[in-house]
Amino acid sequence: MVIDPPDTKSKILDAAEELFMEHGFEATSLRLITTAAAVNLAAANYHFGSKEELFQAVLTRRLDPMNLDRMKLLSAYEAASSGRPLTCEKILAAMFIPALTLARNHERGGKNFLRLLGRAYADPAPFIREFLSTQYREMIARFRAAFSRALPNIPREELSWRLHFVMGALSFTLAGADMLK
Amino acid sequence: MVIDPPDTKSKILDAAEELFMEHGFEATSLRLITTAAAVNLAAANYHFGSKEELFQAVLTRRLDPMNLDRMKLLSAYEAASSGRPLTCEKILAAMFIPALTLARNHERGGKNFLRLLGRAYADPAPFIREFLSTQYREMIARFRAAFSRALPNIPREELSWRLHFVMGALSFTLAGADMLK
DNA sequence: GCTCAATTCAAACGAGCGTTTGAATTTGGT
DNA sequence: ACCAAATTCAAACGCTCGTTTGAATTGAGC
Repeated sequence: MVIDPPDTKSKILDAAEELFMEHGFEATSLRLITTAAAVNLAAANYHFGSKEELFQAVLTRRLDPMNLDRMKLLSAYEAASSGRPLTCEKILAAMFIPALTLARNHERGGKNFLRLLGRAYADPAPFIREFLSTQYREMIARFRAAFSRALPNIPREELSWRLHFVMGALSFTLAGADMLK
Repeated sequence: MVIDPPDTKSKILDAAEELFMEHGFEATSLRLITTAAAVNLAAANYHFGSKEELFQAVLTRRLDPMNLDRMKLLSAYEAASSGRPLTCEKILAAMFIPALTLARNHERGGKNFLRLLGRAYADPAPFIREFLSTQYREMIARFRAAFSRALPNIPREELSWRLHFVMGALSFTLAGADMLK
């Protein structure tokens, strides 16, 4: 069994994921990342273009598969429900299970990534919010529609507010509320 | 009726509150703050010592009265319950009402401050987390004890977890989940 | 073994940062 | 009106940042 050594690009992504998670986007310098990855400083800009694009690459690497799993799971539940609206539990399960699976599967720091994602939700940087917004648009639309079918009596606004609340709580929990200890 | 013009210290605090709220701690420079406040750059260090101390001053100005209100309200509820444990609703009310009162009372940007507070919860900067931790220690202890009396059957760990969850959701909601729009 | 593109590297650039300095200015007590 | 303390101010300091540059090195295809 041959293990080829990780290439520069992956080494940067791994180090960036850990450091962005620990210190946030602004407080993490490219010098810190490239030093931790044991690569040259310029390699970050060479492979990713800019610090912002590197951050997006870190998120995309794990977020794309997870959101795909969520939507596939939701589709599977809907296909198995023979036309009847899903229960809220099933919809929430389709949201949480892929996230928890990623958290458990820490063959390469999946848990750390979820903490990073939780922090990214709360980051004020405009480019992060725009990126997450477009990254999630399709998935959010799917789940909002599912909830709307499951709870036809709840007004749209109330539904949005509850969805905010759930995702906020999930996000904060994922980010690890060390503070309260 | 005489309105004395706001002094330098208050002008800095007001501008810092708004800008920290909008861009976060790291991304907000003292030059941005002092320019918005129309005061000299050095005034920030003269009056507050450092950028970190300025940030803490911004939080303390509103956080201290709010947490005092929370504890006084909890004491009032407990005094009125004639020795019986409070209901969860009453305890949660003692947590939320002072926060919502601050949000409504926007004689000077109370709403903005709560968004700032929500962001501070999620900020990775160690000095922020330590500051909030000590700032909240007494209040958290009081409320945890109240919950423990209200729900004696729930194990301590489970109780902590639920408290995390509630505060996380509140925090995220306060921070304004613009992203999902 | 040569070639040419891809990658790595050391070095530097310009800009913005928090903070300090020391002189000018304002303020309040006598 | 005077003096001393408090405050404001323009300027600079040292540092770190993200990014760029151009040469050195590597590696695959012919």
